[in-house]
Order: sequence, then C-alpha cells, then structure tokens
Amino acid sequence: MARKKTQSFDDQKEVILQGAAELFARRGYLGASMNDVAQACGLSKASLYHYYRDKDDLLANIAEAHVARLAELVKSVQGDASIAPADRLDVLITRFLTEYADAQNSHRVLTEDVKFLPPVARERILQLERVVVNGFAHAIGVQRPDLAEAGLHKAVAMLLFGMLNWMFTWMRPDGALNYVTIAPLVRDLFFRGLGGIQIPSLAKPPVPRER
Amino acid sequence: MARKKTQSFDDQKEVILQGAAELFARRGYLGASMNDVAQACGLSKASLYHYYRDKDDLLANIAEAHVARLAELVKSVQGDASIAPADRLDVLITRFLTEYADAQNSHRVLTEDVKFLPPVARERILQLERVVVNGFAHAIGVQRPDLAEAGLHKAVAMLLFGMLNWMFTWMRPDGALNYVTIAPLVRDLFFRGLGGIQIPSLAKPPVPRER
DNA sequence: CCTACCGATCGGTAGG
DNA sequence: CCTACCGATCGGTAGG
Repeated sequence: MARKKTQSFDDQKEVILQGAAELFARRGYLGASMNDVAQACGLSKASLYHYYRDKDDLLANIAEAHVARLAELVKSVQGDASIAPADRLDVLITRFLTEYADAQNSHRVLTEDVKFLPPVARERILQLERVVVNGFAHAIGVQRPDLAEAGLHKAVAMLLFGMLNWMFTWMRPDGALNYVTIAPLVRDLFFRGLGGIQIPSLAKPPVPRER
Repeated sequence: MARKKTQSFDDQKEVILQGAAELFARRGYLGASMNDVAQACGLSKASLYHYYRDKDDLLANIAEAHVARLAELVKSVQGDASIAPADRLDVLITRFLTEYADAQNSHRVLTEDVKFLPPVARERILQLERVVVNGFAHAIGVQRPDLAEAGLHKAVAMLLFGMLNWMFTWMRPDGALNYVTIAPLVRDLFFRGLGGIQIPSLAKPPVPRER
C-alpha cells in the first residue's frame, strides 16, 4: 500500500519531467508557463508544485538527469576493458548518437536552457558537462597525442560536439537520415579529418607568419 | 536640419539594434525586457517604440540584417571569377569565421531566438538561411560530386555549420584560440574529413546490407 | 496528522 | 522623448 503510493509518486514525477522537457524544448524555458506544463500533464498547476519545488527545479532535473546519463556513458566506455583505447572515440560517437536519438527533448533543454538556472544548479550541470567533454578530449588525445600536447584536444572535441549537438536544429528524426543512420557519416568525416589537422603555431607571437 | 534629423534617426536605430542584440544574446529574447533594452541604450521604453514597432520588430531586424550579410557573402564568393570553384569552400569557411568574429551577438540571436518570431517574419529569415546553406552545399558538391548525387551534400554542409555555429557556446573571443585562429583547424579537419565520407546505402531497403 | 490534489487568487512584472 | 498607466499573464501559494 505505502509501497504502491511511493511508486506512483515517482512515476508521476517522471511523467511530469517528460512533459516539461517536451514543452521547454518546443517553446523555450521562458516561453513555456507552469500552466502549460500542468495542462500537458493533465493536472493542475497546484498539483505540479506538489512534485517539484518550482520551475527551476523542473529544469534542473531535466538537464541533470540527461547529462548524468551522458557522463555515465563516458565512464562506462572508459572502464570497459573489452574496448581498446584506440576504439573508444569511435564507440563514444556511436553510443552518443544512439542516446541522443532517445533523448531529443532533454538534449535540447540541456543545450539551450541551462543558462536560465541559478548559479549553483547551473554549475552542478556544467561540472558534469566537463566530465563528458574531457572523456571525448582524452579519446581524441589517444588518436593524436600531439594535439593533446598542444592543448588543442578539447577544442577539437568541441568541434565534434558542434556537429552532434547542431543536428537538433536541422534533422527530422523520422527522415531517411536520422540520428542513427548519420553516425557513419560523422565517424568517417571526423576520423579522417582528425588526421588532417596541422598544429598551428599559436601563442608564439615573435615567430613571423609565413604564407 | 531635416537631413541631420534623418541621419541621427538611423544612427539611433543602429545603436539600439546593437544594444538589443547584446541583451538578447546574453539573456535570451524572452529573458530580456524592453525596459532592459531601453535602459541599456540610455532612453525610455516609450522612446524605444518610436524607433521600432514592437519587440518582434527589433528581433527580426537583428536576425535579418545578419543573415542577409551572410547570404551576400555567399553570393560574392560565387560571383567572383578570380576564385576557382574548387577553392570556394575554403574561402567560404575563412570568410564566414571572420564575419562571425565581428557579429557574435547577432549570430547568437539568429541561431537561438528566430523561433520566437511570428511565422511570416521567421520564414523570410529561413529563406535567407537556405541561400547560405545551399551555397555551402554546392561548394561541397564541387569537391565531392558523388555526395551531391546521393543527396548528402546538404547534410554534410549542416555538419560543417554545426562546428562553426557551436563555437559560440564554448569559445572565448579573447582567448588564444579565437574565431580567426581556429579557421585553419576547421579547414584541415573538414577538408580532409570530406575525403573520408563513404556513401551509405540509404533509401534502398531491398538491398541487403553487407557487413 | 498524512498524502494528493483542487479552485481561486496572491504580489509583481511583462509588452505595449 | 518622458511619466503614467492598461489588460494579461507570469511564477508561486493560500485555505480546505
């Protein structure tokens, strides 16, 4: 009895989270009101506040649950002895795109709305994002140790994230090209491209540039 | 006298546009109020409405002016006989990053806030964006005609735009790596990577996939 | 005294 | 170019 109650409480929280993510993704965090969220979830606004303290709490939970899954994914690949270090980047790209395909609303909220969170909650999420970026940067450094030595592996990781995260702005999930079928293209492009990057002579102003 | 009036009217419009772009970029379109904009520009909210009809008008002007410059840039490269077709993509990447460096606020507004415009104004801007994307896609098709035949040149163009547009989320303009110094990395990565893309067998369900 | 919720409305602020 | 406001709607909370 008490068990069933707790069960449905957590279930209801999850339903609300999904509904809110869908609305925040479509209209933006500030563009979706708590009344909108409540209506989409089939309950009153007052009931909504029974499950989440305030609007920020809703946003923080959506973003943190998603980025925590991504960070967990990075750690599981790093800790998987059956994956050779040289294969990690390849596996990471594929697994991330698969994860993205199932979490489009949450990912959009993570990339567009975290800036509206108060500093403490925002910082907690940025910390998890750093874990993810560092995981990719490290895997890139395995492929190109010279890039890591030049301090460019994180920048290159961000270029890769650009390709992945920008997909939300142009890709139709039900098209011929979706988050899963595009994975080979991204891997082909990025892996081959990684070999083409020349280390520029940055931060050495005395050296004249040759053309 | 009347001349001076008109002159300062347009000047004031431009000052307001820059101030609004800065606020919209930092707090988001819905997060920045018209009072905020007025205060940032050193005038009252009522005065603001003397120069722009409403808040959407401000947003539309920021986005359209920026994307029109980008579309113009594409056309100028396409129409420049001194640039060989095979060099167009290279030139486009460099020129776009230079343009981005000077229009960071406007670009952030274009990529994040256009969704808040009413359909008619939004569609006018999306139309200009299509000109830009088609310009890049065509230049990619020159490098890899088989990609264009497979209908993948636009998707690959969007992957490139992902790298470029995502920079706004992570790059510090005053860092060692800025919009200009990163250009060689992006070009190295993308040009080499372009040669690595294999055409997947999409949209041909009868053909069994070989592993 | 708890939970899960409701209709109604709070103080403030938005765009205009 | 300003002060003084409006209809509406915001996020959040009251009593029951």
